[in-house]
Amino acid sequence: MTTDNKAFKALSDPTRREILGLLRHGERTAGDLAERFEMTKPSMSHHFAVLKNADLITSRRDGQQIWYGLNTTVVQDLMAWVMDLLRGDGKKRKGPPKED
Amino acid sequence: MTTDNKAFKALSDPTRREILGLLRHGERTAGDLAERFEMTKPSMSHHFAVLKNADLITSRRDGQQIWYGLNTTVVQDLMAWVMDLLRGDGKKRKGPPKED
DNA sequence: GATTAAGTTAGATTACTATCTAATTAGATA
DNA sequence: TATCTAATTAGATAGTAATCTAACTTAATC
Repeated sequence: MTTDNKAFKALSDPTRREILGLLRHGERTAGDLAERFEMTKPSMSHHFAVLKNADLITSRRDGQQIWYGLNTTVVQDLMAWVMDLLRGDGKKRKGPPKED
Repeated sequence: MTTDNKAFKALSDPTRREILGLLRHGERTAGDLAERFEMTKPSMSHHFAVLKNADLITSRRDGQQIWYGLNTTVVQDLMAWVMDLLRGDGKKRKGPPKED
């Protein structure tokens, strides 16, 4: 499984989840994102860095601005992990499984 | 959206994610789960409490033992959240959306 | 080339969290 | 009822993380 601990750590902060939500529809600049939160720019920059490090977002510089975008590949890995939880083995029971 | 911050916080710890993985196939007792990790029982008990508080697991007492199980309802909410990220609006573009 | 604008990096502070040992609760059993 | 087992609760400690201000970097513009 490619689903890394960093991704889950990154998702554990509500600000960062909100950032990802804003990136659903396409790229946005750091400044555009930052001004939507009641937080200093350095704090926002920190959150971008965490998301980037977890590979949840992409970034590219265009002149003075930096555009951030959603990395759907890693988000898909996350979804696979969650789906796996729900799949089970089709033999749910009360009581302990034989082995694991 | 019913997806609570507590659930994401709970998922941010690898031990807790592993616990959820062990519950995929059915209920297990606290002791059975605990002995699979190189960690003291109180530490494991703490993790159970966090998962319970996030509503990710159910629990019931049976004599001396406590059986824990996966709460698939909340896991489904999580999956909905992740899927929503991927859905976007079908109009991805380079550059800023009009508004949000 | 000095200044302004967009963003990040550095360093400090405060709050939270994972883990441990020791003590406690709850149930089963001799 | 004394004791053994399963599990949690209490309290302490050490590491991590979110946020701020101040300082720096990179690019555009006058």
